[in-house]
Amino acid sequence: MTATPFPVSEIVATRRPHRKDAARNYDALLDAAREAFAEHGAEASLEDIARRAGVGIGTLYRNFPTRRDLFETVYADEVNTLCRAAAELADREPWEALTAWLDRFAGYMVTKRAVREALDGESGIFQACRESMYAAGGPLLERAQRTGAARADMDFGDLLRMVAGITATVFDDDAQRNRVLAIALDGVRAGR
Amino acid sequence: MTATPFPVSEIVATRRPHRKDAARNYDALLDAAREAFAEHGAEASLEDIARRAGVGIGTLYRNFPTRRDLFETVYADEVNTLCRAAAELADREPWEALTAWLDRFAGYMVTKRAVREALDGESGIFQACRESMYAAGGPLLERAQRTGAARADMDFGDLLRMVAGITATVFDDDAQRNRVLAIALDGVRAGR
DNA sequence: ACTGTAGCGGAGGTACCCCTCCGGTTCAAT
DNA sequence: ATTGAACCGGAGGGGTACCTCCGCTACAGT
Repeated sequence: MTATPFPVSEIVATRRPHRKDAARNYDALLDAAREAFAEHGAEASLEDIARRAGVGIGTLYRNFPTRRDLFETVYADEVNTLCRAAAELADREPWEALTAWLDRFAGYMVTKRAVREALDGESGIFQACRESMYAAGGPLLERAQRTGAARADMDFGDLLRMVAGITATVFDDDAQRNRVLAIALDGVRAGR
Repeated sequence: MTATPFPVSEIVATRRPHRKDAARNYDALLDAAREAFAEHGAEASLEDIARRAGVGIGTLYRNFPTRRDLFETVYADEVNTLCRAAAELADREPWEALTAWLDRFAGYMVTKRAVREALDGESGIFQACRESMYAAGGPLLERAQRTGAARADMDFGDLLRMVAGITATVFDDDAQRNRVLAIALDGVRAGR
């Protein structure tokens, strides 16, 4: 009833350094990377990221030997947050819980599509994140389907792609994005 | 009843050269650019494009002094094709005509999002293309709305963004993409 | 306070890309 | 066939990004 109804695992055992200065640099790098990827997409300059973090390029490479390492860490971080959010929504109305979570999902994904794009399908961590996310959010859809609030002829993957695709698009303003999202979600209720 | 029910304008007076060899190079460059943009996104290497076209880099720059020139020409080309398609669908059933056109739209746009992205909002030609596209496709939606096949509380812009967003996403396979698109389109019928 | 070591920054080699410029080539009009 | 204008390719200068390497710094454990 209370607490977390389904397990929320931390996906990556992040290699955060022990020493104080090192840990500070590590965090600064992650923040800078998040920002840079959101702004410039998957091929943001690593040197620029180091610059933003106020850190030498060597430090970046020591913490994340590969561009992919950086991607994975940033991405896994986001997914962890999302999984926690799903747990907190478990006691709301089925349809409301689902849409509220999708809202969060959209918020995190708008700026993160670059990261997902770069990792899609080719990474072990990505696979783990995916499973984690499905485990966390999937029940929200199933519950809505059981109560008849959502059509039964679709799965959680369909839903996520739909929302991800729509939210990743450039709209005139947030009102239009929400309008379009609402229309598409009407399709999710419509089937039955 | 016959021919084109609404005007289909050629948007850019393309500066295709007169001389035979020059014209051949021009075409090769456009093809290579289309391909490269689809593959590598907006910042594909111009030198690579010239290489693909089997042409010196100088020739590329003579024909398209600016990366934007190349973008605009490629993009305008696509839009022209799409406008012609709309004209040809005018005598089908309203809903069927609309979805058939959106199908074409999706096909052209999946690989072209890079071009749209790079041009979005900042280009005069883009504005013209947009208008052309709306003039060509908009009536298909309005017709469907008049007959009650589509909900009235949305406009053509909403619909295009929705379809563009969904089709630009990576799916497991085409079946999933079509399934998700169908669900969203159910939302377009649902409102009323 | 001392000290060994984990961690730091950034110079610099390599690679690629952008774009200009010009000697040579090819077309088409006579 | 001739010829001059239009067009060609690619060398090369300038810039930026990637990534390695190493002399120096500052932390943490005693």
